[in-house]
Amino acid sequence: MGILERKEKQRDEIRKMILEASMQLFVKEGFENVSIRKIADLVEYSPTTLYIYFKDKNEILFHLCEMGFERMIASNLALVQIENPIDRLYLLGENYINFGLENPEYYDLMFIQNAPMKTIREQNLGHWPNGDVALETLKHIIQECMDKEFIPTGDVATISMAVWAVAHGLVSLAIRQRLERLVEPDKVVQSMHESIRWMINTLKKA
Amino acid sequence: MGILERKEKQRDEIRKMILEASMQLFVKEGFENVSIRKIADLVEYSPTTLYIYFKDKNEILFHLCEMGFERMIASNLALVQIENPIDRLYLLGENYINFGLENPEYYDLMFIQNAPMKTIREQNLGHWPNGDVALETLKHIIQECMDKEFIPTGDVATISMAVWAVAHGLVSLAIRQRLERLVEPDKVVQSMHESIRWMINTLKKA
DNA sequence: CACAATTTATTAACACTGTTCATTATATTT
DNA sequence: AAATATAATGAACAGTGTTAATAAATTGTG
Repeated sequence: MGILERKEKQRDEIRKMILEASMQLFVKEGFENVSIRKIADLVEYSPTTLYIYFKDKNEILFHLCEMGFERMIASNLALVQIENPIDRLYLLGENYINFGLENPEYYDLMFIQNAPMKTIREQNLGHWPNGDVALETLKHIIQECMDKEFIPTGDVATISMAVWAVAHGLVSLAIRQRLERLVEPDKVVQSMHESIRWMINTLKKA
Repeated sequence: MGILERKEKQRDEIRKMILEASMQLFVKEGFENVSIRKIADLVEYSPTTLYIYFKDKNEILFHLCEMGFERMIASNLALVQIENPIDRLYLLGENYINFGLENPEYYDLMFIQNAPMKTIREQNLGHWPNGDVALETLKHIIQECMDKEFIPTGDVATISMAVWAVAHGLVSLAIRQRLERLVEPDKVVQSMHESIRWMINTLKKA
């Protein structure tokens, strides 16, 4: 079946080409300005051709979302070198905030938009490939903190949820220009980092 | 100037009519399905006529957003009867989560969408009428908690930010179907309430 | 009252959007 | 070489926000 294999490979390469064009548009013109027609222009295909390679726009956005998670996971590579799980948690928080502020378009897709979740449900993948990996990282660190008795024992998922909520709350309010209503614009980033540190600090003491 | 006054009143009534039709569509068909043409159909005007009463769609959404805040503020009326500011903070948190889960469309507009903020900037109102009121409520409670030494003294804005971040993080992740990835779907709401209570608890002890 | 000026409302159109269907071109298999 | 899949496309549908030009209604003035 050498031919079928080659065809499959070709198909994947075109899919990749489409996704890379989408990403290019996406980071340059922003999420809202990515349209099927613009992507098609860039890859020099007809708009309808894209529907041969992807079910709909949501599926394209879903893959962009996954690419965002790859970036985020890559930004956390340094974590493994940190022995102390509390220190690892601090860095994870810092990284999360920095990633969100530096890649607002990706962040939007990963944690705010509905589109990617729609694809997960419609194609009932059952899981969220890279998203679940990222969450696993958080849960693992929290678990280790408990095991080593650096934080009080409790339900890992619930504590992870609280920590994630603070980080996501800060980033999503920031990139939607809501935090400026509470803190002077030039102090927002600093306050965000203070908040997440404070959160982990109190978790440690509790 | 009796006539000008009456004209102004008439104008306001039509504006109100348009907004009420928008709200009707909005709560029934959801935020994404509100279009200028559908609103126009409902109020039996031509789509272009709406542009005489509002600058653009963002301005209409901005007013819907303000109406959302009115609902939220109304849901917090019971707060004034609570003496203890910590208990008031608990209830504020509960109410916030309940409001978000029960009015996801409004919540979206109030804290997630860009549109309303665009109007605030473009017409440089300088402030966020009802939004600022809601934030003031939170800051006031935090301040009172500090004054009565129920929580450690610190920058009111920063602490308020952290508390808001947890609440918003939970609600926004929930209505975007992200929390189900961490906690079993039927336990999500319960976990959210636990998280916010835990947050205020640790704030109290800290 | 009649005429001009202003406000209000509408029609038509522009430039987009995602998506589907019927048709054509290309490549593969018999 | 003919038949059959696969890939690609043009045209079209049904919608979006918004603007310019035009018509209708209302108000102000001689």
